Amino acid sequence: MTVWDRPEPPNRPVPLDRERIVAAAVALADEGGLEAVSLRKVAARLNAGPMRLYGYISTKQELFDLMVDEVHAEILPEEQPGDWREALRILAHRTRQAALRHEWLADLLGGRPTLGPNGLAVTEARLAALDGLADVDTAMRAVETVSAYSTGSIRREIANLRAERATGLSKRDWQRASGPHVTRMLATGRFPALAKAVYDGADVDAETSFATGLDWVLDAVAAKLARPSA
Amino acid sequence: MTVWDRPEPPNRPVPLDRERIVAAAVALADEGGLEAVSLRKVAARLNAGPMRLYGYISTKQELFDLMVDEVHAEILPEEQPGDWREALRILAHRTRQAALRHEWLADLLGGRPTLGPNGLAVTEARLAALDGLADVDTAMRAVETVSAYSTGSIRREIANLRAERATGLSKRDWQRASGPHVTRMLATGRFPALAKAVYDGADVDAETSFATGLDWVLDAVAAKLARPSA
DNA sequence: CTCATGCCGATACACTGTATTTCTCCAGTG
DNA sequence: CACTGGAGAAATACAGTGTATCGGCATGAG
Repeated sequence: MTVWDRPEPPNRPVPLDRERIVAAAVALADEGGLEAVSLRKVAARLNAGPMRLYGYISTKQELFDLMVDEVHAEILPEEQPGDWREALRILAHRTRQAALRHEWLADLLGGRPTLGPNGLAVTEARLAALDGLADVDTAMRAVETVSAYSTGSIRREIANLRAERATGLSKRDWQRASGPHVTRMLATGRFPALAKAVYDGADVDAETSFATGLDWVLDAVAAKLARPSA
Repeated sequence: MTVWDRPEPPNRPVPLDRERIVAAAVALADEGGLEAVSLRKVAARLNAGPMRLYGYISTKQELFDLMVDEVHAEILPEEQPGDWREALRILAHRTRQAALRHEWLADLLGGRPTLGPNGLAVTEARLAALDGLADVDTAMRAVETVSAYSTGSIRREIANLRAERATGLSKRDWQRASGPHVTRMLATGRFPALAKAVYDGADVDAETSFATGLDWVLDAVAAKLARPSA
C-alpha cells in the first residue's frame, strides 16, 4: 500500500489559548485600528473557525478587555523609583507611550474598569507609590485624579493626531489656514478668546503638553500630601 | 368620479433636516446606548428610508459628531460668573451632568476634536474665563488640563456605573464580597496597597470624588496663574 | 403637454457578532 | 477488535450593520 492510497492524517485543529488569541487581536488592531478586529479575522489569523474563540471568550467585549490588560503589561516598569512623584510620572508617561504604540488603546482607555491582572498591578503600583505618605482616602483620590488626567489627555492627543493625519496637515496649519470650517468660525468673531489662542499661541508638541499638565496635577497632589486631610 | 376612484395623493416625503435627525439619534442613544443607534433605526423613527440620511451626513461618524455637539449646547451655562475658578468648575460639572443624562456621551468624550459650533463655544467659555489672568499659552495649558481631567473622570465614573449596574451591586459590595475575581486577586497578596485601599477606604460618592479631584486641579491652575510663566 | 433633472426609496453587497446544527474523531466499554 | 457515546470543532444560519448603486417617479422648466 503506497502513500497515495492512504489518506492524509486529518488536520488536528491548531491548539489555541487566550495568549495566542489576544496576540492576534492586538496585531490586527495595531495594523488597522480597533475596527479591523473582527472575530472572523482573529480566528482566520490562527487558522481556526470563528466559533472556536467562544471557548476562550464569551463576547467580543471580553476580547477587548484582554487586549487592554495585555498592553498594561507593557506599562508596568521593571522597578519602581523611590520618589512617589517620579513613580507616578513614569507610569503616566508609559501609559502614553503604550497608547502611541497601540493607538486603539486610546479608544478603550477609561471605557471599562480595568480588572485584569496587569491592570490591577498598574493600579497597585500607583497606590504603592504613595504608601505611607498619605491616608488611604487621600492616596485613592490622588491616584484617581492623576489617572483621569492621563486618560483624558491621551485620548485628546490621539484624537488630534488622527485628525491631522486625515487632513495631512500639521496641527498649526490645519487650524490656521486650511481648516476652512474652523477658520470661518473664528472669523465670525464669536470666539475671541479661542481665536487669540489659535493665532497667538505657540504650538507646543504633544509630549511637553502632556508633561506640563501632568506636572501641574502632581503639584496639586504634592500640596495635599503635605496636609493629609484637606 | 367619486373619491374612491381617485388614488390617494402620493405621500410627500417627510421634510428632514439635521436637527430632526440628530434629535432622533439622541433619543435612540438615550434609550438604548450608542449601539442602539443605527442609520436604519434613526431613519425609521423619521419615517424615511435609510439612504435619505446621506443627504445630511456622509458617514455615521458625522452623526455622532453632531450628537456630541448637540449635547454641548446643554453644557453651556446661560451666563458666566466673574470668578474664573467658578466658571471652570461650573463648566466641568455641567459636562458631567450632561454625561449622566446621556450616558453615551462618555463613550464619545475625547474621541474626536470637538469642532462644532457648540463645542467651540464651550472651549471659548473655558478660555474666556482665564482671559487677562494669564498669557495665552498658560491659559491654553490650563484649559486642556482641566478638560483632560474632566473627560477622564467622567469616563471612569460612567464605566463604574455600568459595571455596578451589570452586577446589580453597590460599588462597595461589588468590590468587597461579590466580585469573586477581584476578591480572589486581592487575596493573593500581590496587591497590598490596593487591598488596603479597597478594605479601609471610605466609599465616597461619585460626585464629591469628581468635585474633589477637580478642586485639586483648579488649585494647580491657581498656582500657575499667580506666576504666569512657570 | 413634454421633457429633463434631482431626489427618494428599493435593492444589493460585503461583513458583523453570535446561536444552533452537523459532523468528525477519539476514548471507553463490551 | 467492534461499537458507541460524547466532546469539541466546523459549518450553517440569522438578523442586523454601513454604505454603493440603480430605477422610477414627481416636479420643475420650456
